[in-house]
Amino acid sequence: MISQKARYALRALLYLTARGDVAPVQISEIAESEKIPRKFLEAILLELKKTGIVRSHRGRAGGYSLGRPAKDISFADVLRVTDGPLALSPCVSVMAYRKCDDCFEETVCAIRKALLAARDATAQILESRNLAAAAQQLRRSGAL
Amino acid sequence: MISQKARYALRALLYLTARGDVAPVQISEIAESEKIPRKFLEAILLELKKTGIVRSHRGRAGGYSLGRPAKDISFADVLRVTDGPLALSPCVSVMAYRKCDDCFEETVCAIRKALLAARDATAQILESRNLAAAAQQLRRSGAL
DNA sequence: CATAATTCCTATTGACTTGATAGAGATTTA
DNA sequence: TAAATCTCTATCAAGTCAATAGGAATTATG
Repeated sequence: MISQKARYALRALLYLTARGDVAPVQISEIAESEKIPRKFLEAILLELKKTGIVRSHRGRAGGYSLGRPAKDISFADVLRVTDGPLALSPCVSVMAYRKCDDCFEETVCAIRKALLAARDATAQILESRNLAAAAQQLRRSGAL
Repeated sequence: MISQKARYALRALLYLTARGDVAPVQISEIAESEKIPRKFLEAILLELKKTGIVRSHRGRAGGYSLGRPAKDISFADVLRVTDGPLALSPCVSVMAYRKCDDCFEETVCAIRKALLAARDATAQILESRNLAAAAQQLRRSGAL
């Protein structure tokens, strides 16, 4: 399951995407519109900023905007920031590989083989879904 | 990421599969062979039993055996017991559906659409991998 | 029938994670 | 200079995870 943080992050980013790229949007606006606890959202956006997914402008009339075109921000990108690797095991993570603590021989591990296939399938989907496409969908459904 | 519990469960089940179906195998034997904390394994096997994945025989010369043919026990079956639903969100879980707490309209939710596709991809893989095939792989690699 | 070997059950523990909040600091614009 | 905003660090309660403990119930066997 994805975390609450991930949900908030995705909703906030979809909000930014829908708003378009005119001017930075303030945390409070996003928080109120999307019903996200303000201080929590603050922390989330800060993390997203560190990885370049959003950009910030400080001071009066400051706020957040997307760090790159919405079509270049995938669901995988976001989930990796909020929830860590997509993989079901460190030993099959592409972005954050690590040997399993008690693994005797990785190349033969039958569990690993299954988890690797699962990771590839999930990554393939989540990397292909981006904010632009998601916002487009919403627009078509009349939800925006 | 899957839990340690899931790893132990899969390893224990693979051990049972490899041992064949001659007689019930005792917890202590599995624990020692697979280096799994005994008491923890006890609890895990008990859970697996409740769902029929393993069967137990109590008393002297008791122990555990697979609850059905190894080819009919998928990785998905096991992970659902130890780690809960495969889905990344309750609203896309097939085995344990539940509405998201703050969901306004499920049919339009862009997040849901992506998570649903991800679930289907993962489930397709994990339901297709079973203990018999995994044990077979190990045998071919000379690990058994 | 008594005993030893085993699974079954409930409770507890410490470490860590999650979701959320508080408050002061730094920066920018008007 | 003041107001509005992001930035940072610290803290908290509740929950989850991994592991352990101890005894109750069950069964094969001498």
